Amino acid sequence: MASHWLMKSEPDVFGIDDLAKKKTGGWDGVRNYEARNFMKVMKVGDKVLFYHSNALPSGVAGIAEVCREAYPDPTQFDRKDGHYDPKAAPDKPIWFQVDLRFVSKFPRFVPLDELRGMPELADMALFKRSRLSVIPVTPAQWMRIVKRGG
DNA sequence: GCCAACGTTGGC
DNA sequence: GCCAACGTTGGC
Repeated sequence: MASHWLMKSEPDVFGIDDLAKKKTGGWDGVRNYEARNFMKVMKVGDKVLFYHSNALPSGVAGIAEVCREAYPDPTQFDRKDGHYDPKAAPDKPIWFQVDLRFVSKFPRFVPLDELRGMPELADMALFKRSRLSVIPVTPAQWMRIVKRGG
């Protein structure tokens, strides 16, 4: 059975409309071990809430799904890339990414304010761990949020 | 642009 | 191994 996740992206850099246009997108640049570990256990077909962070307003913009499981993030080896990690080498990669496929854009954007107001979501790491960019979502939470998205 | 939260680094 | 300093994230 597919797992559910919430993944953050800054819409100024890569938002739901960018994914819709490209159909698929690589989730590179994650440099947090916990977020990386979550990506490592993702399976093709896992469902993802596409969250806009650092946005006005921030919130869930739509749905994507995992279309390629974790593989080494090439930006860690690229000196010219802002995500370059000198401790990583191609034979011992540190950072991984998954690829996502666009599924749908919510007819109704669900802002963070509204998520905060939903008692079913009170336990979500989204609120307690504000800096975590990849967050597991329970099926019940998933259903609630998707319903709000119309 | 500011700043609080918090993860990471590095000196000891 | 501790912990202060530092850097980054993300809401506002």
